[in-house]
Amino acid sequence: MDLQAVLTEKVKEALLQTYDASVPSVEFQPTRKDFEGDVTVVVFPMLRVVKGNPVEIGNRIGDFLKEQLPQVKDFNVVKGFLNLVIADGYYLDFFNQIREEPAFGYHTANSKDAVMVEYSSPNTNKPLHLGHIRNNLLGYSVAEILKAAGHKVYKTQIVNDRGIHICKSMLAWQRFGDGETPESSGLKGDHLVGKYYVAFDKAYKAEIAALEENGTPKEQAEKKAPILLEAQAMLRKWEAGDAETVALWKTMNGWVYEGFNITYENLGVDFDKLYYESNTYLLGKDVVEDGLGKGVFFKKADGSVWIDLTQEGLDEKIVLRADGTAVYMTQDIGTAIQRVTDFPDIGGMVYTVGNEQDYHFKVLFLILKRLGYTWAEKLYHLSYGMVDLPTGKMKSREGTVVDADDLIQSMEATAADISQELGKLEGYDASAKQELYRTIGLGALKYYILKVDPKKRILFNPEESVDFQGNTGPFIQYTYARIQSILRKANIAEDENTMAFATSMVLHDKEKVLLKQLQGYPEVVLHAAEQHSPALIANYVYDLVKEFNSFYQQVSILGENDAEKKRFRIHLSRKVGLVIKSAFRLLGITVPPRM
RNA sequence: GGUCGCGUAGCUCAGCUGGAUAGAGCAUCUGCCUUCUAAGCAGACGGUCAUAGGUUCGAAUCCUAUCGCGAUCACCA
Repeated sequence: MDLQAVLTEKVKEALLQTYDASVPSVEFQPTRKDFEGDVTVVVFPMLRVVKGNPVEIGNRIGDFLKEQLPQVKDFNVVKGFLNLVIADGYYLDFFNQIREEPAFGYHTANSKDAVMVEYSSPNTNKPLHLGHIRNNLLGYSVAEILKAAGHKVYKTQIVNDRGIHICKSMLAWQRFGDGETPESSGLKGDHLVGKYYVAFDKAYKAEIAALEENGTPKEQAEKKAPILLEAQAMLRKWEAGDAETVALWKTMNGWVYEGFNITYENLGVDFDKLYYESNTYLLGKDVVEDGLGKGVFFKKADGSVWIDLTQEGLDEKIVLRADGTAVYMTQDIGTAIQRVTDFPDIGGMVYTVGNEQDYHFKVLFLILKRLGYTWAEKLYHLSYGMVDLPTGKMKSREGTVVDADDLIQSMEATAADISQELGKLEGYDASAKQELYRTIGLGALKYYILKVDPKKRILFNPEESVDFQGNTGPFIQYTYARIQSILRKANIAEDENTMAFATSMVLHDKEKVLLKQLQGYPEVVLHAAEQHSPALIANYVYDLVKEFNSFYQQVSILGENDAEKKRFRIHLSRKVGLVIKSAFRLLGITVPPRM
């Protein structure tokens, strides 16, 4: 039985017997390093129902616990803090328990609602950049954490494959492309299309400048530039289903998808189902009509349809234009409903979208609630901060973005440089080396981004991101590789009986700390799932790894005469290795067998 | 201007539902490689937790106000 539950029970009993007082709950915390003990009971809150001085109360409870519970070996009281020393036997029991759990750290209980997690959702006119990387890593990890917490998960994205921005690339390609294809140019498809998006912007700016020179005011010039008018005409043709335009659109989007797939594969993310805006942008209109009948929405004199959210402290928001065409919101309402129709077991959805859309999602969720969908209560906007560069904000049209493919490649190159310099990979063949550089480089990138709280903005310094010391992915990977090395050399079979000797052991302080941390791991995962926070897992595993390193550096297992103690430690490292592996799996980071 | 988010060491960040002397890494300095991977370990230095009030046994954490930074307030997506 859970120690905390037992202690709670007994503390309550102690208060009842000695003071005739009852408390609703008991507060625990891990004992700080500077004091003796493992678990601390905080006495202060009890003062509300028990009269007396906290030290005395603490001593009375301590006496009672020591007498009644074999797990409590000793205690001391400092001010209002009752520090309990837990008997080694308790830790050894726990260790025995996880020793028999070959998959400790993986949680596969399958009993909860399905959750759909949306992430990435790119535009098809340019390649993915650093912002998408944060989005993808967050979305993917949250999906994995939710799976670990027992949910079925559908990973999805909504591909923004239509609109004026796509037409801009198409038009520029028609005009300047000279029939260039990914094959003919050797360019990745998304980069090729992105190149023409930039080309459009360049031509557009040139036309504006020319118009301005002829005396047209800037604002008018921006609206009247011929190339822009042509792009708008193209959009109308596309919406009308013009065969030639649609064919070009399909070809160029096809190139982009091929490029995206490579990037996704490199990042290690995937999707179960894709939604395309070209299919969904008309959805939602019927729902709005329906809601109009039910009085959820109202119609203005010009025929446009709105929702009044002033009661919730928000504004009125348009959901359908006067001409009956859909807006962004209309589409999102429709898409949400479509998804639940497609996957009826969905009980909630997570939208991984930047925090500049906080307001949009607040409104969207409110609308769906007002429409009366039960699942609308369980919608979550996984909102994250921008990724800034030391040079300022990223702007794709100004070419100040960090391209996703470039970044992945440069992380690999840095990993290669450092590894070669350290000479850790002698005797590896070229392809094995390449694979390791990739594992390490990507691990560095992923961990760097995931370890910070999603809602905070990240200042992405390319030089610092490839740091390999301290709280970084490679540091944790390195520890894992060392654990594997210890296990290889120790050559101990998993099924060997450790406990026969372990019960007679006295635990080293560092061993206790490690066991305590291992004990908390499943709770951290569940907590992270509730908070949608990969950062929680990342930082926790870092603490565990740091503790492990200190443990093994100071206690040489080969120097021990006691062979049984040595085996205990080897089993302990196996479990730490398992936790690192499972935590990394949740974060989407691969762990190297060796380095 | 309204709304939302952020502000913790020189830098990058932790700090869970309020708890003991606010923690890591980088940088700077000191030790530690003939013993399992030194991408490591041990230690030193470094703080008015933006500011001012409030709530209480107790506040980085909760509340209010102020300042600073950012986002948003489109019949764009």
